[in-house]
Amino acid sequence: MSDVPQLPPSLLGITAFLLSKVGIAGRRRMGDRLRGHGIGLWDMAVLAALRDFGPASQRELGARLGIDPSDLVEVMDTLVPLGLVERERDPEDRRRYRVAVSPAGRATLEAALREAGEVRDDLLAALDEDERATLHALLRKAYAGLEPRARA
Amino acid sequence: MSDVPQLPPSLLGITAFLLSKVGIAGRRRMGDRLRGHGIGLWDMAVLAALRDFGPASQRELGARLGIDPSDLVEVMDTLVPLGLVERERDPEDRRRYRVAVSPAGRATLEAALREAGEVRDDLLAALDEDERATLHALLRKAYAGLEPRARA
DNA sequence: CCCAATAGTTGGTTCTTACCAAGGATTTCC
DNA sequence: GGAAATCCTTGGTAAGAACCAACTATTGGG
Repeated sequence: MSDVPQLPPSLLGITAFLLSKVGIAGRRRMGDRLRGHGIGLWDMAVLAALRDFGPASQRELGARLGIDPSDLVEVMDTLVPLGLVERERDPEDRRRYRVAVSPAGRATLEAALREAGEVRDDLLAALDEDERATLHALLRKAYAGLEPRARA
Repeated sequence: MSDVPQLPPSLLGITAFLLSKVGIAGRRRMGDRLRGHGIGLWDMAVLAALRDFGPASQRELGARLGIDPSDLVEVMDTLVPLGLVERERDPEDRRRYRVAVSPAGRATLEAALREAGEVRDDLLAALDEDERATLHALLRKAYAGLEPRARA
């Protein structure tokens, strides 16, 4: 029957354990869905950053999202050929690129955000609307308090 | 100043994103603390399973916790030399081991659970007692609804 | 003009997690 | 008693993320 894990109550009493478990499940599902759009999680993050904050250099993107500049290269190698971003040399400083979301990129981001909504509904199937909202608010609050020293 | 990431609002609106971020931070902190006790996350899980459910074979442990039997080997290679578990051949079936927590193992588990409490306090520093309890209850509910198909 | 700093790229390492295949020892089934 | 199954172990593989050093090109300061 149950080749489903029967986890020890001791562990289920640990908030960090539950957070990690549910978080990993969510991340995995999100990654699976984005794969259907030909992009990854980082690609989505970059599209979101460009839409929310406007065009930026790769350096700015990296600093903003906490990605190493060298790792951003492969993100661009995904987004540019797909036409999801437009990348051109900054005329004022030809060392940098000026990266901007394209209309296609916006559409893909919209689709990705819809996927995220479905992942949430799936992940939190056991919770009703109010509970989901409460959970989100609490996570947001906790994360906000965490961020300043997040990388310690 | 801020080399701290300034994340796009679009992403902060995604519950799965927050779950993943906070979950990873918690997992990382927990791992760091356990390292001080000479064990890892899986080792703690095994100690918890043995204490909560009693002695078991490695196969049972693996099925229970969702670890591949081959990966359990190195867990035992950690726990046995530290004297945290007692492992002896099952007299009734000498293929299997009979693994049990030792008194030292119980003590280490207690310490690990205390660390988990401190990690929670750290991770959820922005939340008050009630909010932490609510968050935990919601996560537990969500995870319970998730588990049946968790590995799909 | 030369030197230092910056933007991006290349190529590599390390770590973690999760698998899978095969083999030795032991038991169970027929 | 022999074949098949079970338990553990060994020794891989593969994917993912994070990180770092060194290189090219471009820019700006002195």
